[in-house]
Amino acid sequence: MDPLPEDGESSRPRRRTRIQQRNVEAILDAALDVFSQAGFRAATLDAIAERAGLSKPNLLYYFDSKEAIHAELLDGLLDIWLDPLRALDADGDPQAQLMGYMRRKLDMSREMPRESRLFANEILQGGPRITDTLGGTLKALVDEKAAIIRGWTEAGRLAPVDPHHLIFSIWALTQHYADFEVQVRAVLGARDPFPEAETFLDTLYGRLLAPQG
Amino acid sequence: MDPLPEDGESSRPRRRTRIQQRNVEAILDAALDVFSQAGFRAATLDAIAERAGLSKPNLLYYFDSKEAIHAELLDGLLDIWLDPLRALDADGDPQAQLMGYMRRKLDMSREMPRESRLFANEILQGGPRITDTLGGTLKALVDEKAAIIRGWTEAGRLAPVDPHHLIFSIWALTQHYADFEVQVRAVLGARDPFPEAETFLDTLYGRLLAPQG
DNA sequence: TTATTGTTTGACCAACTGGTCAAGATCACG
DNA sequence: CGTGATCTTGACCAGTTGGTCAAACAATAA
Repeated sequence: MDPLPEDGESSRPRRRTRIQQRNVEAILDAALDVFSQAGFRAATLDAIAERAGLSKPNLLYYFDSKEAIHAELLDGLLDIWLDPLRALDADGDPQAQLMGYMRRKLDMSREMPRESRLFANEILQGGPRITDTLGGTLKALVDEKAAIIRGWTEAGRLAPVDPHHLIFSIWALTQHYADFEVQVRAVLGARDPFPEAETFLDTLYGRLLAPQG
Repeated sequence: MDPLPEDGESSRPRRRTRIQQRNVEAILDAALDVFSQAGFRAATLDAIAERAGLSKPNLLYYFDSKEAIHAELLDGLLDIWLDPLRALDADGDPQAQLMGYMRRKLDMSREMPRESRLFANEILQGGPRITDTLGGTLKALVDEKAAIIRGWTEAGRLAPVDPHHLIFSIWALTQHYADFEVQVRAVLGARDPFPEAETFLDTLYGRLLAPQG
C-alpha cells in the first residue's frame, strides 16, 4: 500500500507511523549528503540507501523515484534558503538590515553547508529542476527587496550601490565559504574560516554601505 | 600504434599529424562543455564523443580514459586560472594592482565560463583530483601574494583588510557570474550582467581598499 | 487469535557506462 | 603505385544504475 498517499486536500505532510517518520527523515538526510556532494546525476540510490541504513527497494517504498527525493529536498530548502532575504525590512535601519542579512547568510553557510552545495550543484548544472522558481518566486523577491534598497539609497541613508548586484555579492561571498570550503580550508591551513570571514565581511560591507564619502 | 606516446623527454605536447591536432582539440573542447556542465562522474564519454563528432572508440584512441581527458583539461587550466594572481606585482600601485586583478578575473568569468564551472564542479565535489594542487601550488601562491598585500597595508598604502579573505572575495564575486550565471540571468531578466558587475565591483573594491577613512 | 495493513527484502531486469578488440578505411611517402 | 603507419568503427563485454515485483515479515486493531 502506498505509504505516503499524496494527501490531495491538506498540504500537511502528515506522516502516519513513527516508522515512516524515522525512515523518511533518514532518507532525506542521507540524500542531502549524497546529492550535495555529487549532484543529481552522479548520486546513486545505492549510496543514499547505504547511508540511510536501508535497502534500495526500501527507499523506493517511501519515495517514487530518485527525482522525487531530490524534488522534496529542493522544495523544502528553497523556503528556508530565502527566509533571510524575506526578513529584510524596509522600516529598519538600512545598514543594520543589510549587515544582518549578510550575517544570517553566513551563518547558514556555516550551519547548512550541504544545503548550500545542493543548490550550487543544481545551478551549476543549469538548474533544470528549478528554472521556474528562479525566474518566478526568486526574481520577484529579489526585485522587491532591490526596490527597498534603492529607496534607501535615494533617501541618502545608504551609499549608492546597484541593489541587485549588492544582493548577488552577499550570495557569492557567504555561499563561497560553504561551496568552496575545500579550497578555502586548503589555503588557510588549520585556521577556522568563519570567524575571519565574518570580520572581513563586516569590514567590507561597512565600508561599502556607509552613506557619504 | 599509440597516437600520443607520452613523450618521455621533451614536455612539448608535439602533435604529430594535423588529424591528431584537430581531433584532440575537438575532444578537449567537447569535454570542457560536458565536464563543466555535468561534473566528472555525471559526464559520459558518449556525450563527449557526440559533441566532438567522433565515435566513442575513436575518443579512446586519442585518450586512454575518461580520467585522462579530465586530467588534461584540469592541468592545462590550472595555469591559466592562476595567471592573474601571479601577475599581482609588489612594485605596482596597491589599489591599481588589486583592481586589475579583480577585473582580469571578471574578464575570465565572462570569456571562460566553462572553465570556471569545471573548477567549481571539481571543488564542490571535494576536489578529489586536485587536493594536492590546492594545498601545494595554490596555497603557496596565495600565501605569497597575501604577504605582499599585508605589506601594502602595513605601509599605509591600503586600507587594513585580511589579505586571504580579500583574495577569496575576489574569487567568489567574479566566479559567481560564471558559476551561477543561470541564477543571475534569471533574476536580471534581459540585462547583461557583466557591465553592471564591473561597475559594482569597481565601487565595492574602491571603497574597501582606499587607505584612510 | 486473526485479519488487515504496513514494512522489508532478494531476485531480477533493461538501459547505460567505460572500455576492448580485431578488422577495415584512409593517409603519407618513397 | 604500393606499403606501412595512422585513423575509424561495429560488435562486444562486464559492471553499474534506477526501478519492479512477489513473497516474506512485522505491527496492529478487532
